Amino acid sequence: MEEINKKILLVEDDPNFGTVLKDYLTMNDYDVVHAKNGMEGFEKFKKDDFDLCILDVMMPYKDGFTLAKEIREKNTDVPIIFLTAKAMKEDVLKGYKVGADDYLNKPFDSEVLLMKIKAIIQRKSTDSVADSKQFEFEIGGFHLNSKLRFLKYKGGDPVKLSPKENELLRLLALHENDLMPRELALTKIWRDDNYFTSRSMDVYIAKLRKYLKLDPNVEILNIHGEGFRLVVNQNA
Amino acid sequence: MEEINKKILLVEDDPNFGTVLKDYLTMNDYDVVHAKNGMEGFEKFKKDDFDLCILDVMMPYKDGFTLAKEIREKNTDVPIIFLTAKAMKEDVLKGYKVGADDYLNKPFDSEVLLMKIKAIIQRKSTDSVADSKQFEFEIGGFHLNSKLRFLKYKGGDPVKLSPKENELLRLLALHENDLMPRELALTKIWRDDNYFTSRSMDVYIAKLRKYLKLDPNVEILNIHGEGFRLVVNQNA
DNA sequence: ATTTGTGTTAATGTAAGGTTAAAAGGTATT
DNA sequence: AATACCTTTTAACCTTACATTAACACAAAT
Repeated sequence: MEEINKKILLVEDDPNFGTVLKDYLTMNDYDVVHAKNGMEGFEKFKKDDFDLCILDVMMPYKDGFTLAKEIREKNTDVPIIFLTAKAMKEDVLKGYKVGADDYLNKPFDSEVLLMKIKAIIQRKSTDSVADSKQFEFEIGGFHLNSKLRFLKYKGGDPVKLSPKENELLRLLALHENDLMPRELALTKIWRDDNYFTSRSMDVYIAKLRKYLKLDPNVEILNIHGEGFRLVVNQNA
Repeated sequence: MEEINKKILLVEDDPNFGTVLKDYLTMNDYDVVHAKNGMEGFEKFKKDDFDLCILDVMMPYKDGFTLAKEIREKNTDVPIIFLTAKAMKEDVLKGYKVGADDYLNKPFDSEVLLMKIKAIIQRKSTDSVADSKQFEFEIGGFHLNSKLRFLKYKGGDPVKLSPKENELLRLLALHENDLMPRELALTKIWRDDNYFTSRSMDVYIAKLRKYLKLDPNVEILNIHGEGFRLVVNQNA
């Protein structure tokens, strides 16, 4: 089971320092996107969802505060940490006004930064994100709860699904009665497309078929060389 | 509509500094309770509900960290700010481990403190809306009082819960019938997520299961790699 | 007919979770 | 300061859950 790392946007113009910091954070299991200036930072921010932004204050063209304001317009919740060389009071105040979550003066201790990151992300993680993802499906007589990973047939006992079984069935359900290309599942679930992952997928198809046998109107068909089709027979 | 001021617990042993700070905060529309040492601080904390605690680290008899730990046992959510003269790295790290929300080195600028207070209180009031104040639960035939830390089954004798047992069961109850992610409990209750805290959590799950055995309709299920589910069987 | 793709079952290795006991830490009591 | 008590962590050991790989059979395509 793969864990999803927290995503950090790091905007820092000093290439040396930026790279070192990025590597350090990456080593500590964060997914870091590094932008070299404010402009680039905002572009990257719009393109992805981040759990935290770390902004250098002094940057050419667009300073950290301005960037923070733009970010705040798009998203009122992302935590923001400012990095700065000067410890000027006005700057600190300005930072908090923009909605900073923390403030660090360079040079700072990297372990301290790490603790702050942890503390801040932890604080935020309360909400547990009501993802707009689709987690529940009716498949013939079955009910699939993809969040809790179980499959229930009519009034029967729910069967637990393994992560891979669950993801695969979910993908099939999303394409109900339609083609679910092999390649889609391989890239989405296995994140790799080769002989072995492909064979592995076949094994999971077999497992799913076993579960779905309970309802004679539900079946997984193969389309040779293309993929699979989750078919639900509508009639009697 | 009358506005209610935010309540701050200030624990600071230096009488001059403490008084000045208290007055300054009061001028800025906070209700401040000033305790002169850790002992007194804890007493006052128990007697009231605070929106924020500001603790001096170096105090006779009971230092700020120790006090913070005690406060955390009673309440996992109150924001805590540490004040300290020394900027020693270990201290800062220790502070974050106890669940500090911020850290200020003396001498600090009072306006900066004010901004931090604002930022922190605002943060708290936005995220922990629903789950912060809920302390009593009906779980099948059980009644959990999370404030007084006991669990009662029907007419039986209440069982005392330890702080960790209590917090864990409360988290599960808040997510009744739904997934309570492992990670959530580890970061919220243990404030750390590693092999040992994870093992420790399993031990507590076992303890809770033992308590809950009294009601056959209540159980804690595991979702491999995801977390736990407190399930209450509704039917007969 | 031969290659390539699919179906299925079983074997293996690893990771996660369950259980219990002992150790460590802390508090209050004597 | 010695104790007894309670809570939490650490440790050891065991079981279960998963994913991959292997093996072999069969089907479809050319």
